[in-house]
Parts: sequence; structure tokens; C-alpha cells
Amino acid sequence: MSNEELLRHHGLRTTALRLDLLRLLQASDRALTHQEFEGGLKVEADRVSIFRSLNAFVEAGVAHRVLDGRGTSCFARCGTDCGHGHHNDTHAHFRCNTCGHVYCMDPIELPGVALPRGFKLAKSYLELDGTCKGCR
Amino acid sequence: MSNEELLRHHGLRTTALRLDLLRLLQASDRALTHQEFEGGLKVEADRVSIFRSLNAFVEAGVAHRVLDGRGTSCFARCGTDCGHGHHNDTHAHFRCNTCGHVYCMDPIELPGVALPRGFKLAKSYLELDGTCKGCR
DNA sequence: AAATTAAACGCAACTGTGTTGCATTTCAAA
DNA sequence: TTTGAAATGCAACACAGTTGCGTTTAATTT
Ligand SMILES: [Mn+2]
Ligand SMILES: [Mn+2]
Ligand SMILES: [Zn+2]
Ligand SMILES: [Zn+2]
Repeated sequence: MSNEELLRHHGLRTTALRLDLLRLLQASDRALTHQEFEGGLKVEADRVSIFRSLNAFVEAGVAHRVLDGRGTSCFARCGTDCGHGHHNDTHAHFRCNTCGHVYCMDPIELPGVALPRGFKLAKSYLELDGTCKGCR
Repeated sequence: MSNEELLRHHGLRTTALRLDLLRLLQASDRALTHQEFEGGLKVEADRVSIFRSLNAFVEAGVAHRVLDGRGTSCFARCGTDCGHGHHNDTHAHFRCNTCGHVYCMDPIELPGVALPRGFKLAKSYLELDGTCKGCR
């Protein structure tokens, strides 16, 4: 599916900015920060528009947001089974302590956890850190 | 061990601010944000000093930092086996989707994860969300 | 008890991420 | 081609967190 089709399939208009952002997402093997998007774009775009497009991606199920461990957001392409307000990205994320890059791992089963009385679990997230392949 | 002793045991000077922060940490069953510390203090303190004290706590192994899922930091007391630059808080954290509060869970074994070639694991973190005991 | 010194503090300024309001432009459908 | 809603640009803002620097204070030494 082309990126134009992808956007329309998720109910988003195809604009130059969004196609450019998708291009960067596709070309990367890891999650990208707002800064990295801004620095990699071919088209001119206001930083606010980038934020808004990335938020639209997340809401539409085109991308998912990951925190980089220091509080800033990274974004990575979703799989094929994510849609509007409906994410299915049940994989761990790995953050490199050297370069700070965040990688999506292969899907994995998470262990059941015993919660204290009164707590109701919705989702579990496994975060990993260490050294990435480029930094050793 | 008193809070005075605790601070000295970790190589930190005992000041009115730090004792007040420790009091708030002790009294809470969950991790607290900078804002909550600032709002709960009995002594007057600059926000910068609060940040610096909390950072000192983390470095000394008195408290550990947890991200609240929206990028801001929360802090909770460490167990007895944390020291200077040496943390041992291997428990999951639960964030309530309603009130945003973050709770430390009981220690748990995490599953081994198969990483891609070249990745070297240092630590794993399990993050949970859902509804907390006060919010259902 | 007084002097000493490094640590802690207060204040001001700054950085970076992310958001909101509003006017203008542009996409997509009629 | 017209049209209306969605997307964008710009300015302003909110908030967490940091840095530099001069002053105060805690702990140690005399
Ligand atoms: Mn991912
Ligand atoms: Mn904890
Ligand atoms: Zn790396
Ligand atoms: Zn709650």
C-alpha cells in the first residue's frame, strides 16, 4: 500500500508534510523524535504542524508514541492491525544508553502480574535499555 | 533509621528542605511529582532547590525516578539496598489512567527477552496502566 | 566557641517539548 | 468550479527541567 493510500485508509488527508513524515518513518529502523523529523524533512513545515501531524498519526493508528526514557516522545510506524483509536503494538521498546535511540522489538508475551486489591490492569509495557548495535 | 540518619548514611547533608521532602515521600503510598512536593512542603523552598534535592536523592540511592507516562518525573523512596549510583528497584510501576497517579508494585521476575543481533541488554522495566484503587 | 570550607540554596535567566487560538490556505468532494 | 472542512503558519503560551552565580548554611577543624 502506498503512503497516499495508507493515509486515506486511516481517514487522513494526504498532504506534502504527512507524506514526508511517512517517508522518514519508513526509512528508519527506529523511533524518531520530533527534532529528527524536523531535521529530516524535505518540505518546509512549521514545528507546530509537525506536532499536529504526529498526533494525528497516533490517533489514526498510523504511528505509535514511545517515551525515550527522558520524557520526550518518539514515533514509529504501526503494524497493519492498528486503526482509529485502536492500537495493537504489543512489543517491547529498547533504548540505548549511549546514543539514546529507541527501537521497536519483536512482539512478545508479557507475564501476568499480581496487582494489589482494587487495582485493575488495562495494559502492560516492557521497556528495555542497554547498548544498541551501532554503539558497542 | 531516622531520616537524618538516612541522609547522612547516603552522604547527604541534612537540611530542612530534604527532611521535609523525605517526610512527604514516607507519608505517600505512591510516587510524587515535583508539583506535589512543592505543594506539600512545610518549609519555604525554591523550585530549583527541590529539583536539585530530588536529583541528589536519585543519585544517592534514597529515591528513584519514574516517568508518569506523559513525560514528567515522579519520585518514590528506594528500598534498603540502594546506594550511591547503585539502584536495585526491580519492581513494576502502575499508572492510573484516571488520576494519573503512579504506584510502585511488589518486586517481580521479568521474562528474558530475545534481542536482535548486536543489542546488549542492561535492564528491563515493566510499566502497567489501568485503574487504581481510588478511582474505580 | 570561633573559624573554615564545601555543600546547599535562592534568584534570574534560559532551554526544550508540547499546546492553543486564530487567521489563512489547501485538500477532496459535490 | 464551487465549497466546506481539514490542515497549516504564526504568535503566544504553559510547564518541566537546567545552568550560572552570588549568598547562606551545615559539618568539620582549630
Ligand atoms: Mn514500537
Ligand atoms: Mn518504584
Ligand atoms: Zn546506541
Ligand atoms: Zn487513580
